[in-house]
Amino acid sequence: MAPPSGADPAAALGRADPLAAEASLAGLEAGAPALRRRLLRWWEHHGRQAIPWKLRPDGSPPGDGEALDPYPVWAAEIMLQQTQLPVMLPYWTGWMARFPDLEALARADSQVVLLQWQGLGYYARARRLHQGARQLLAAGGPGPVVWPRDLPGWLALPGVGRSTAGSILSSAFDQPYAILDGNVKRVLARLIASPRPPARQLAGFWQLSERLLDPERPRVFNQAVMDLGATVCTPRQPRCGACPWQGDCAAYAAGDPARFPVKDAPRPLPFQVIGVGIVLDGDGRVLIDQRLQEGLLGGLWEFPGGKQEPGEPIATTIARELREELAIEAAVGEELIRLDHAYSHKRLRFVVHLCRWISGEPQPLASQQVRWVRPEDLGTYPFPAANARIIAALLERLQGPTSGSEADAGGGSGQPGASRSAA
DNA sequence: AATCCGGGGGG
DNA sequence: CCCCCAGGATT
Repeated sequence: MAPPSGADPAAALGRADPLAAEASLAGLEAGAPALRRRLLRWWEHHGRQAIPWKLRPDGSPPGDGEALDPYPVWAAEIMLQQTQLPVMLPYWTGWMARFPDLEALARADSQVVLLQWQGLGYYARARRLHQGARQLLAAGGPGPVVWPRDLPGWLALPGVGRSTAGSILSSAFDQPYAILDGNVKRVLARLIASPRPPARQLAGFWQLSERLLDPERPRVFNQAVMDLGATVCTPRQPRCGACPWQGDCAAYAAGDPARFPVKDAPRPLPFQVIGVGIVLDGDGRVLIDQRLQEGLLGGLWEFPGGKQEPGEPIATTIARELREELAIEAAVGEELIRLDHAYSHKRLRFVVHLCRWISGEPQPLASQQVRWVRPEDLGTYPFPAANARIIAALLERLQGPTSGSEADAGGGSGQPGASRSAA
């Protein structure tokens, strides 16, 4: 169908040819062995510092083929899903301190697990890791845990897909399994100047990653490709002058490597205003609710609220949501704080008002449970990141009102100072 | 194949 | 302000 493009590897992967990856690799000026040699030589000098879960307990690097403890690797790889290493590293450290081994994680309470994950996002990862730990322990019976050593064994665990399984198997056991994360997709897409988004050519990209993998040193090779993608073949301004594959790269030859990987046109993000009520009772306790287990921010706690209807005053929104979701009546008072928050698929503006409880025993009509808590105890509940800023503003308001602004109590709700307190 | 699921870093 | 990310599960 396509016109014969000879040795153009981009055209090769562009076709729906099952051997597209082979053709692409063959089309490269160098074969896989030469590419591996160049990459590993580069990595010897420019690879990133070794990371803790890829070292022996004494901190020295493992030899080729040497096995490592899979538990720290597993936890790290789950945290690394859609999350960059510098971001997750402190979470991993805290995680290992709190749950040092599989048994500790398996017997931990799910709220404690979520609390440890708080702020990292994609909270289903924490729930699945926790569930997987219990699954592994239950399957093993008495005696030490038997860790999976093949792809199906790891894929059987919740939250572990092909790329994560390959990363664990190569990292922990130095077994020859390929990976296909964002770094590898970008490096490969440029290497062959793929004309289509990687998501539309996943099979071809997997084949290419497998063909390229060094079967002799899979652990080092996978790490090297990721380091290349993270430090040289970066999304915006790739440093092609420092790349060991510059002479092999079709995107570089084409003159505009940053154009790859090609992506689909993004859709506009919806914008919503969320009215949030900080409901206080006569004893100074505040009302929170725990979100449903599934869906957005599942299992986390929050302050009650909901979407503002078109044309609806925000105070009406908050009173209505409190009535609909908690079956209570409350007087909506002054604004505490407002903050914008961007998720990957929508933008939200939280407008938070202090409220005074009037009547009605709170009911969990749209949540798992509701609870009156003392403000100083809010830190013991896992909240989404946006709510953590609300808590900070609330505590500041309750504790430190003596900053010479007595007049504020009268209702200076329009003051920008209130919203600045979050920044 | 398309959609959902957080949050932070960086140009 | 926009894009990107060490992806997986669900539909």
